[in-house]
Amino acid sequence: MRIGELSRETGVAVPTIKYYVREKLLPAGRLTSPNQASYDDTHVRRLRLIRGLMDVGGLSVSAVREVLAAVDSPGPVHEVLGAAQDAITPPVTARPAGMEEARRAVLELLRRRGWCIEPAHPSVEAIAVALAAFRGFGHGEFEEVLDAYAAACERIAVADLAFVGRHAEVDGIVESVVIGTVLGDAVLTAMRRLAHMDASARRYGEEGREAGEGAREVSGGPDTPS
Amino acid sequence: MRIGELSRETGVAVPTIKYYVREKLLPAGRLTSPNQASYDDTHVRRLRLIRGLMDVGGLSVSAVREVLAAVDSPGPVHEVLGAAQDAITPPVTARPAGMEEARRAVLELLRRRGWCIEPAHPSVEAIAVALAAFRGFGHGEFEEVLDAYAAACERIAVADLAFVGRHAEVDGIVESVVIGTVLGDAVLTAMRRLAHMDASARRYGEEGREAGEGAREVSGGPDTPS
DNA sequence: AGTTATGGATAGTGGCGCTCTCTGCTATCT
DNA sequence: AGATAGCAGAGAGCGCCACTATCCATAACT
Repeated sequence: MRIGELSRETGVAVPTIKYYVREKLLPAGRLTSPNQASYDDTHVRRLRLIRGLMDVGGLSVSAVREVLAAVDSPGPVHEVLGAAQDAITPPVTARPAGMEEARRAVLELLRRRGWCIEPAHPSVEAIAVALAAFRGFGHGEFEEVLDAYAAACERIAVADLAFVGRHAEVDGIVESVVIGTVLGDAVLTAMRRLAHMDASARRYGEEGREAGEGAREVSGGPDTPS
Repeated sequence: MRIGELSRETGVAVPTIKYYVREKLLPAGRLTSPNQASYDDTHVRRLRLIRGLMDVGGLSVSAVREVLAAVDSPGPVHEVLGAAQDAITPPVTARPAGMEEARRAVLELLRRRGWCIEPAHPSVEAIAVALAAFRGFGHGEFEEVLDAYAAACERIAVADLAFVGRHAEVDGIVESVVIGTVLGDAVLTAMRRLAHMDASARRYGEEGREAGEGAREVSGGPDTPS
């Protein structure tokens, strides 16, 4: 297919496709003549992946470039995944006070839960930054809920891994995990919002009506564990 | 205190503070003379909140402005929280195919779990967009893990609510929830990364070393039938 | 007295994600 | 054969954003 068709197929404007090719997000088409190139469905897939990462995951062009480089690189699956995650995760810029203590709390959590993580992992730092920032508000210690978050993440990770194991062909595993990570982030944060709204509606939304039924259904609700 | 001290206290450059005042993120100091103003710890708090939202939460200046407007506005707690969440949540731009079906799946999930959410909530749309985008990759249906995510979010919401209930004074509830939402997002996504890395290390990381203790604690090794 | 800090304002910076334009060509329709 | 449309490649430009730099007159400290 030619570039116009690729554009129609994916909803991405032609100049934008050219831009992505220039920026090394998308491989160039196969030249059939000095000014004709043909594209196939690998380009369609790649383009959809790019737009998914950018639009849903909010990644920048350069972050997408890194992710794709990791996806395409050969190597041990575990290391490729690590590289992809590093590319997905935006670098931490904030430098709040009290980082050492926060970092210690995170490492302690990892030890407590038996997670096998290298201590210098960027996400460890990210959590520590958030913890340290939180402390600057005097709204209590976030550490109190860390275990709940960790337990939730364990269940999520199990579901994610089972899902990937169910569906990914071997050569598509990394791409599958990347998509799942980025889109899963979006789903997870949005769903947390909904859970908050539901809880808030039950807790604070009764100001006109009587506070009654359902007010404590939250903690006992219809659990359907994986 | 004067602006220089405020700057030193918070680590925000003086011109940046002025910029925030111009942009209505921060109230101006109380003028003690035509070119002298004094700031107090409400400014320190507010400034830290701004930087937390921007640096850790990745919010834009205009989003922060909206959040702060919601935080400051009087009204029923539940509505204020809704406004704050709308401000926190970046608008969805992508328009993938298959939205109707995805939206139906989300609403079905809400019904199934008994969540009390208005169907037009932005986060519902956000989840639907992610679902629809996911389908464009042929990596299986994300709906399979939605329930696991929802169950995890219920637990998280319970922990969050309990935390807020434990610590927030009445007039600071909204601020507390906003901080918890934004920083909690950061913590949650980072922790999900760690859980993934842990699971991936157990599942794929044994390629050079012998598969030893812990290697089959996650899902039982390379079976995972489709 | 002199250095430094301040409020207020305007203009400028660098990065980002496109988008537009241009040139020279080719493919296809009539 | 001529007209029309599309394409490749490359560069310039645009609009937004979060700051940042500079300027000025005044006030504060030492």
